[in-house]
Amino acid sequence: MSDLRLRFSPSPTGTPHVGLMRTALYNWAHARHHGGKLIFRIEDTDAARDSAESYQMLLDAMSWLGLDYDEGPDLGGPYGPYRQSERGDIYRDVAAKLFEAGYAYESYSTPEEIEARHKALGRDPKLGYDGFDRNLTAEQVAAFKAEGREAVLRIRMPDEDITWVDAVRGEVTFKSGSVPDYVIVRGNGQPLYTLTNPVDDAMMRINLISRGEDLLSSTPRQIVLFRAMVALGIAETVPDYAHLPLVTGEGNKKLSKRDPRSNFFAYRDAGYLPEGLANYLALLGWAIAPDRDIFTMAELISAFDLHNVNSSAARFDEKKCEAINAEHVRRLDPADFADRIRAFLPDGADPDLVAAAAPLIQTRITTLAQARDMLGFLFSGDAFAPDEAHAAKVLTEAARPVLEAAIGVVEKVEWTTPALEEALKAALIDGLGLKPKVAFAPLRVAVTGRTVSPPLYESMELLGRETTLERLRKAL
RNA sequence: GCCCCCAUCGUCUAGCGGCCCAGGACGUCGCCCUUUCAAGGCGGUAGCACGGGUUCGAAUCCCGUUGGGGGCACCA
Repeated sequence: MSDLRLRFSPSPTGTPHVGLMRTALYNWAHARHHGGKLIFRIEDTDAARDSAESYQMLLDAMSWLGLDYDEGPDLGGPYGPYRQSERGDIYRDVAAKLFEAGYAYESYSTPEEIEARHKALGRDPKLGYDGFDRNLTAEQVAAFKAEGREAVLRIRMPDEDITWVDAVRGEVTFKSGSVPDYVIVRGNGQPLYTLTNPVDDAMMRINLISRGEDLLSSTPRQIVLFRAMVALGIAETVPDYAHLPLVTGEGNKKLSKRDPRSNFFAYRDAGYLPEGLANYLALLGWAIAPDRDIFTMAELISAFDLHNVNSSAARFDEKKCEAINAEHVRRLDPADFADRIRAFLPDGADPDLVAAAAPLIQTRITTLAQARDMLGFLFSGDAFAPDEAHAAKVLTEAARPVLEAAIGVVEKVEWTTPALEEALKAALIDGLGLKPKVAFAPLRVAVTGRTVSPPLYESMELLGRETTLERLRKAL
């Protein structure tokens, strides 16, 4: 055990993103590797965007991926509550202390006024807050109040460089004066992420903050706030930081929420294995060994360390993701594999038939949902119809003699795979003088509905003589 | 515009001064296996952004250039 405490603190907006879940995975793996704790906290301070559905999806995503945590909104823990929407009093209290001690000050400038001042001085209007209200006199404050203005609370940034040693990037320094005084409490009194996030990290005794690189430039602000909280006795220390590489999509841009590939649940629904997806996600910025990239969750835990994570962005590659998943599908215990494909087959699918058919496709599919396409012909009954595109390709006029000959065989052959194989080859290859390729393609489509299917003779055997005959005749 | 980060095959990466005229994986191409599609096996392809240093020696260290990215809200 160690006293290491990491947190995963998403906002419940929209659908979980693969980049977000990669962060969760890394934090989980690092905590578990070192025997530390993982704290799950919900940052729902933006009532306009947060939703209960999204909150539930985050819980589901964690559970599906197999990421357990030690404290969280549904588990409780010594530093709860773990939803920021329930911690308003804490933020108000800390904000008041920061204000009283002079680490924060009231600011009455509107965004328009700030911009206007920059323009008047010939500066870039996008420069950010200019510190105008840092040292207002009592008279000025009274005048603003008389106008009915509400003040926001800003942190007073010190006039010095801010440096920290990032666990993945090494030493990072922001130059003095490059970070403007920032808002921590809205004019209406609502606390902002800029306050709630560090406050909770302090209260929950988080000592390693690991998050996406997109938050890198907010770190100097947080460090300043932490220093103030340490001075006020609210925080024990300034935590360590780790900024994880971004997951990118086309054009090396941050994989956007609009990109369909970013939807975490799309992978679950497509039949990715949690361990397969986790394996791929872990590879986005980390390697377990020079010559190996397939591993289990247990192996991930034993090998993972945030300090070995790369600092450069990683592109999400669907092909490789699928290939990694395929490898995990193949490594499944056959009985386990059969159990897992059930969810993707029709509800009434005969369990014995599923168990018998599963071994035929375990090396032929890369995601579990493909079991539906591969094995659909076994469960479709009278509704069976070959895939139109596939049928058009091989169920042509030329296939007629093949089907006729096959029917002749199927009608009376002993109903076993070896007998079927022997008899069909004799009739079609030797009898009709056809190339195997030409001979079996029409049968495959007629019986299984597709040009790519489980092995043909086994498929026929499982289907049964009667149904097989029916389908061959129908294809004619 | 300002601040910050990043830079090895198309992509993900190994490499943390000599083991590297750079290793693995995905992709891609070819071959083999096969009297069934698929799967499988084998092999090829392709990279240290550029320029200066430091060093006996640099993909590895330093500086610069270029390129890419992120952030600059009373969002998180």
